Amino acid sequence: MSKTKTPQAIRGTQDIFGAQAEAFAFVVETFERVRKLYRFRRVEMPVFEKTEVFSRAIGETTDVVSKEMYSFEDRGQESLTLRPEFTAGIARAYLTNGWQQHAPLKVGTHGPLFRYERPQKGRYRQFHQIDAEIIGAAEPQADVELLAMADQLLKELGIEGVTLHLNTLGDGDSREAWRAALVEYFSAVKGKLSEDSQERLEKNPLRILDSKDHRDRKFVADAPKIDAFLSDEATAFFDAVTSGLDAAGVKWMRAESLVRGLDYYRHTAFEFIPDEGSAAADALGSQSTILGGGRYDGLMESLGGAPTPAVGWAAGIERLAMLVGERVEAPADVIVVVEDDTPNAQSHAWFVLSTLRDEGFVAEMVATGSPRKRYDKAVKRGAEAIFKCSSDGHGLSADGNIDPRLAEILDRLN
RNA sequence: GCGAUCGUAGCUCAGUUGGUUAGAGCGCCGGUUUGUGGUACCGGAGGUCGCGGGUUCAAACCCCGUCGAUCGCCCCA
Repeated sequence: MSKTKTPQAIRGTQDIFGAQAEAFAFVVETFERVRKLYRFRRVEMPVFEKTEVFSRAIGETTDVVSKEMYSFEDRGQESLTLRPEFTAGIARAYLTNGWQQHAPLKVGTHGPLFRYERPQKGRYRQFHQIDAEIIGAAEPQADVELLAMADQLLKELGIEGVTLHLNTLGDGDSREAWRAALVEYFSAVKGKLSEDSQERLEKNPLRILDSKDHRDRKFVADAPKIDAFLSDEATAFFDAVTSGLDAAGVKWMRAESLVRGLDYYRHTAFEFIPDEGSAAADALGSQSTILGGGRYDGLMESLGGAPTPAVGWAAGIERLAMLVGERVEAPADVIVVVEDDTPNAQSHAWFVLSTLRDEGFVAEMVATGSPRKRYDKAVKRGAEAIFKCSSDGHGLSADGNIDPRLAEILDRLN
């Protein structure tokens, strides 16, 4: 007999089961409920797109595009990519399907995303996000609506110790002026910065601001602030967002050094981050952002569309599930035990089961293994009631208070 | 891409300074006990000690490589 080797799962993928899978499902179900509460419409998106959808939308020089995409050529020699995020694909769909007619369009979706990264706590190569976008809305009210939804979602999930960190990157011009000032400021002290930040100075100077290296920290404190570069419009926009959040009862804090990694962000940028020392921070490790997003007014043009304002966010389902903790799988209402292997007992069990299930009760059968141990097996599964079937009859065994409607049905079957 | 730690039954782990047929608990399967019950006892299945090389008379244990996991950095959700 030749022994066949079992193939291993692909690095960074996970097989989620049991209590963890329940937590995952709870996150998705809660999102779906809240999505409808805010009247975001459901969209289903392809898992892969032409590579250019992402390279143009996200930016060639970003880490995501330059080294983290799962790209491949299909049989027609076309370069395709497994989606590393939702936003670019949704933007493409908005343009190619004429969804402009629905603007302002509120949509939500969830599913798997793929990024070739080194796996660690809260970070996987195939991971899952929930996502919400408002496309074709230039008003700050859209930002408020979107953030109120995110805030409510976290509350409904029962997640505590997480705060909305909010910043503005200003409009395109403000952002460029600020960026130039930062480059000038950090270039003057380049030699004293960390190696990483010296590199960031070339590629992504905004990122220096949230460097964890203490060598960078002391310079970050005195770095030029975005506020000094904001146009009047940009300032007014941000004020409208913050006062809207206050009115909606969404708690937030200003995070002047919060920036987003992807090129397309403008104006509002935000992340929900666990408070230091909280249980949530503990559970997440260093991958601490659970929900992040912002306004991406420039994105549609990069895909060849008309200028279209939009805001959105995405949240990692795995990370949310870690904060939700394990959720128990619901026990059965009734377990039907077949106490001997006679056709009589077996067929009565099927009758009882189908009756219960037709009535909407959760029911399961125990009919294998040693007959004498079947009852114990049923007891261990922790059902509300146990129903026994044997050749010499059948009967109910329940302790105390069971659902009256269930009791009535069981009585009838008894 | 860089660094650290780790990898023994389905699960959690033990395995003494390298020394004969690799162990426990839980779980699973079966039997006995009990007999209206999640008890106790007995037995069984299940491991080429992640994989591949090397050192040695001898390797789960030492060395190298590789794959994977975990935790950081980077990046991000």
